[in-house]
Amino acid sequence: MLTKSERTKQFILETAAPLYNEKGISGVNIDDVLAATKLTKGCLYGHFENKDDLSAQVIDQMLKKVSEKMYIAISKGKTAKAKVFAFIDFYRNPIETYISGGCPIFNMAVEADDNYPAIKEKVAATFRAGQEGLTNILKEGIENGEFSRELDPTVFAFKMVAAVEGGIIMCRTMNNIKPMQSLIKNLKAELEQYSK
Amino acid sequence: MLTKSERTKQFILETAAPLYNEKGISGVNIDDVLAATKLTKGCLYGHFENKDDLSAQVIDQMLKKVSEKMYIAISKGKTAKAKVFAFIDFYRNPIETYISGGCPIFNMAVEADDNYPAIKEKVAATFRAGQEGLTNILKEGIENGEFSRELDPTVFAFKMVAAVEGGIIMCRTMNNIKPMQSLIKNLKAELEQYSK
DNA sequence: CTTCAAATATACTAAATAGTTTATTTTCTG
DNA sequence: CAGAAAATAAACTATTTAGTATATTTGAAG
Repeated sequence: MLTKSERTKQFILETAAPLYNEKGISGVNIDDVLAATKLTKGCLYGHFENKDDLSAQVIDQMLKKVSEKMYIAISKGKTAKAKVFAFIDFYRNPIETYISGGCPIFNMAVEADDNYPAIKEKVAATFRAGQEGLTNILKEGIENGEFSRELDPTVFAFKMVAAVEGGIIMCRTMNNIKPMQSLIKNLKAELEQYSK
Repeated sequence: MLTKSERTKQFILETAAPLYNEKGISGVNIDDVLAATKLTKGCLYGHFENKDDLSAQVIDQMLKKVSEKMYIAISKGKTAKAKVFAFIDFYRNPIETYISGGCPIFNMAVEADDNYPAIKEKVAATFRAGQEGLTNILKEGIENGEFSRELDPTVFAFKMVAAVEGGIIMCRTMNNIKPMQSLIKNLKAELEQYSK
């Protein structure tokens, strides 16, 4: 069982995560976090050295959690195709995301890019792991005969993630989830072309 | 000819644009802009009411410029296919972007999303205009027999933009432009499938 | 049921950033 | 070249935000 201290720290990390996802690293301030958690400064600074420490840990955990959640969703698929479809469906509603504010991986990617090299590297690692995972599923699908050898696993994996993530941002901005639904259908149809 | 005042204002807008594109709205501060322009506070505040005013005008102009630039690139294509290819090629190098920091439309989209409704609306309008433009090019291509009627212009236009923009962010984060080159080839090949 | 870690309340200091003021200098432009 | 507009210099004020200090209270866990 977690100690009270550990539980409070977890609570802070989880409560701050959507703030970071919505407002971005440089948009969040300590008072936002205090207001959201209803804790006091003394308590917060008891758990984190400073704002940078808090930011780093929030983002670390946020990236870990979304990866896990996606991994679980994908793992539920029995076939390679089902797994890939599960990925495509993960953000089927890009506005009501499981963590408010859209996909934390992409949100952090955009902000970290030119400003936070350490975080950028973590996001890059998350991307690489995701790409590798999806590529391997596609490769397995080819090996076990689900997909034709015409399918380029690396390229298709990249295309899917790029399109889905780009689609999320566009749909959120235009406040309309319909394009995402069409995109999902289209990506699934594209994969079906390679199904035997 | 522009007056000195107008020229200075333009200079500020243009010099500040890459800062906003790299650091984001909440990441830019007045001193950054003063350092980049080598102007003084008195001068800056002579041209803009306050930081919000500056931000709004910088972003406005930045969105206008990237749209124009893209429009010009696309317009150089003689056929519908050439125009679409010109769009796909626009960010062929996602790291060395014409304005440093990646695509300003997407960068602003991510930050404005949950924080700056007025800017979000402008980005949404930019997206809509882009989507409409690309969709119309695809429709014309179908009408003039370049593309088959199997092609869904709305869906393919959205997919292209989503994939290219998503790809930019992923490549920038992973510091590798190769996936973008493969994505470009793949998107072109996908369109070729519908070419007659 | 007591003790000690954890959290609160409150009042600070420090630093960063936004914005103002005004006298002076520069430099367009008519 | 004279007058007006634009920009500078420098010293301000105001505000926001980060972070500290400490005495007090709360409540979890042995």
